[in-house]
Amino acid sequence: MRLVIAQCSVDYAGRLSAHLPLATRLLVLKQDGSLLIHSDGGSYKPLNWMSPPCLLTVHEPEEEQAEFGVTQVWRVTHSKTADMLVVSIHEIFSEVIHELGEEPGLIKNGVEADLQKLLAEQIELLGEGFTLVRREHMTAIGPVDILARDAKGAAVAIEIKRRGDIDGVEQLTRYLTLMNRDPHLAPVAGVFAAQEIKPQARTLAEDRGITCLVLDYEAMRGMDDAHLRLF
Amino acid sequence: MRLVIAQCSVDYAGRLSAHLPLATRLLVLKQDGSLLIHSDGGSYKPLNWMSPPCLLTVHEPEEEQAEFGVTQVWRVTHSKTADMLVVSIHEIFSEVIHELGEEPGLIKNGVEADLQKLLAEQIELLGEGFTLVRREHMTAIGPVDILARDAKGAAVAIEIKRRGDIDGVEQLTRYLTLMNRDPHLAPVAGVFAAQEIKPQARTLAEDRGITCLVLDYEAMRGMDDAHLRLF
DNA sequence: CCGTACATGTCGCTT
DNA sequence: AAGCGACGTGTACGG
Repeated sequence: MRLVIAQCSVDYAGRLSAHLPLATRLLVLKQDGSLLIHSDGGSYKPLNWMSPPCLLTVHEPEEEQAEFGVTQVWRVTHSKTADMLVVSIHEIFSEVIHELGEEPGLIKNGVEADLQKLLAEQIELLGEGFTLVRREHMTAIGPVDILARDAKGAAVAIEIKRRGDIDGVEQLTRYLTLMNRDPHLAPVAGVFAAQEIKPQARTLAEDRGITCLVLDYEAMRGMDDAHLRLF
Repeated sequence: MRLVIAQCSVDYAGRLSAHLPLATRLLVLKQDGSLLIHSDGGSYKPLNWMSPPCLLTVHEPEEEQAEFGVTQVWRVTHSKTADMLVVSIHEIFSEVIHELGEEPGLIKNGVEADLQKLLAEQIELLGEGFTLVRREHMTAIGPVDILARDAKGAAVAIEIKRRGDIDGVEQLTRYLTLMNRDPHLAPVAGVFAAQEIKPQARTLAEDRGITCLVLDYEAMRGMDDAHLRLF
């Protein structure tokens, strides 16, 4: 990894065109040739960047550029698309090169996949006598997160989100419409389950006869641990 | 801006929980207290981060941590949410501090807005005898991109996207439902126009009787140039 | 390799 | 604050 703090201007041409006027910025050049250009603020998104696979080449400035103070030009081109990033460097203030070595990678807990796994294991959270049919039940338009049956054996489709937004209700509605055309399944009830359900989403869901269920991830994980301890 | 290359492990607790095992990484500490943790690969998204507004405090390691080689602990807490990032630093290999100064900001030139303008000008792309009523036709829930009439004078609502996703079909469907309640407009046909239409979106659109139209931006722009050359 | 859904999405805008 | 749409979305997963 190579870290350069430099006064530079930047031009990008690709899916859109963009320009960064002359200023001092951080350039991060990674092992794979990718480049990030960060300012000293904002969030984690760089001002400009090039994603791998890409190639960096360093050039002498043209005469006209040199007159304006450009000392070197970095040209980063994407290997597949025609995207290109041109960094015109005026002055370099600092430069550090360091080998970072292997990155073991991030371990995550509490994403949608975890919620789905836990709810499938604890399907009784939906109500007395509920049974799991399967996770990721395929329909023509995509997989329903969980297909279950209630105490009377009627089909129930469950959509799980970390944050229950209106989009999720629309998604579940599409599945329900399709599944209710299938005489083997119909009638299919819907359950919208999330750690947090937005008021508007709840209103829409209930208007469509969809049950809302707020999931407590910590409690479910605690239950999971308790399960494990029994075995 | 402070750049630190260090051997560290990281824990995040917030909207989810995540852990980074011990390895060498780049820590970028910005003026506003925000922190990015980058590996020497991947793309512009950091392995872990904390967005502003947030606060960094540096602590001595607890005895047990010190035994495992931790020399200092960075604790970054978000000022509004309860999100927290803990960086356990073992060894610092490099450290650079530099004032970057003002960032003038990115200047973008998008191509997306052009599509609507071009299609309005070339409304005949929809079919023989089509006429433009207006762009940005207001409805109770927002503006429809283009309202037109077909050769027989029937209303046609057009939704334009660069990438035709399922969300766009939902959006157009909402407009159509509303507009078809208006006796002055009904019946209103729907056209979903985009540079690229995803198969799933096409399936849904056609299931709802919405016509799909793939737009060739280059060709339309060429046509526009031809138009201009005539005047 | 393509298509789909998720994301600590982020960002900018309007209500 | 919440809703909504766009993003050079990126990214992982499954066909």
